[in-house]
Amino acid sequence: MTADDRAPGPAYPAEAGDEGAEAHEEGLAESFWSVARRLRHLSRQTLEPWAINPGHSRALGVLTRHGAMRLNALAEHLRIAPRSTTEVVDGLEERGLVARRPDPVDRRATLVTLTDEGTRVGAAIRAARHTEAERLFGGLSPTDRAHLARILRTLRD
Amino acid sequence: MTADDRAPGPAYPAEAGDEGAEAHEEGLAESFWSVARRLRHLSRQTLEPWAINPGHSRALGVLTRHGAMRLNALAEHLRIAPRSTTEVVDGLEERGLVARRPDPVDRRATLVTLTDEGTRVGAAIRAARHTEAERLFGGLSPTDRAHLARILRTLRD
DNA sequence: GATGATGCTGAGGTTACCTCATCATGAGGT
DNA sequence: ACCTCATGATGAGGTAACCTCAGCATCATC
Repeated sequence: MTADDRAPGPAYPAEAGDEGAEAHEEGLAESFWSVARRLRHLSRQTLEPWAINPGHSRALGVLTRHGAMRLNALAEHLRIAPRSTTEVVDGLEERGLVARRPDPVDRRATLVTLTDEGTRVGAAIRAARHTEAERLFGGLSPTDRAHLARILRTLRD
Repeated sequence: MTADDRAPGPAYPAEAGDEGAEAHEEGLAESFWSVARRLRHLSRQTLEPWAINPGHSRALGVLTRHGAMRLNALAEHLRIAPRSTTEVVDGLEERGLVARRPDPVDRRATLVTLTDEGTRVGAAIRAARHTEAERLFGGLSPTDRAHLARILRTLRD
C-alpha cells in the first residue's frame, strides 16, 4: 500500500487517495473516486507525449470544438476567471499552439485562434483521448457500457 | 452557461469544466467527469458546516477509520509527501481536532491522535457523507445502483 | 463628449502541494 | 563505547494553478 505513484514531475493533487486504496465503506462514492483516479492517471499518460498539462489541454479542447473565441468566452468555457485565462493562453502561445489576434469588431477584445500546429495537436489529443477511454471502458461488455452510459447520464444533473 | 459556481471562498481547481457543460462527444469519460463534478460540489456543501477543507477531511477520515498513527503513515494513506502531512496535521491541531503525542516506542516519531472533538467531527462528517451519497445516488433504482456498483468495481482496478 | 460598462493584463495573494537540508533518534556493525 | 547509516519530523524555500483588485483602452449610451 505504498504511495509510489507520487512520482517526480508536475504535481497533481491526490484528491481522493485513501478511499481508493480501501473502498468498502460508503461504497458507491468511493468506488467512483477510485475510477476517477484511474481516469486521471490515464489522462496524464495520454498528455505526456505533448508535454502539455491538463489545463492547457482543456483549453485546446474547447478551441478545437468551438473554434476561435475571445479570452473572455474561453474563460467561461473553462470556468475559470478571465485573468487566469490570460495565463493559460500565454502558455499555449509560447508553445506555438494558439495565436492572439485582435477582434476585428471590437478593438478591446482579443481572439484566441488555433495555429496549424495547435489544430494538429488538438486533433491528436482528441484521438488519444478516445483510445484512453477505450483502454478504461473497453473491458466492459456492451451491455454494461450501455448501463453505465445511461446511469451516468441520469446522475449528470 | 455561465460559470457562477466560481464562487468566493477557497479555490478548488476546475478539473473538468467544459466537458461537463457539453458532453456528447467522447461520451462515457465526459459523463463520468460531469458526475464527478457534481459529487465534488456536494462534498463541498457537506463539509461547509465544519469549515474544513477536503484535505483536512480526508486526513480526519483516515484517522477515524484507522486510529492514531505516525505522520509518516498518515502521509502514505493520503498519498502526499510526509512534509506536507506536517502541515495538514498543523491545521487539524489548530482546530483542536487532533493532538500530537510522542510515540512511546520510538522517540523520533510522533503519533497523531484524534481528540474527543476530532472523533465527534469525524463521525459527523462520515454521517454527512452518507447523506451526501444518498442525495446523489438516491434517485437510482436499486437495480441501477447494483449495476453501477458492480461496474465501478470492475473499473476500479 | 462625459459616464459608465466591458475586455484584457499587471501586481500581488492563497492553497496545496513539492524538494532539499537539518536535527534527533534508532539500529547494526567493529 | 563508538561510528555509520537509516529514519521521522520539520525549517526553508519553491511551484502550479488558481484568485482579486486596480488600471488602461475601448465601446455604448445618453
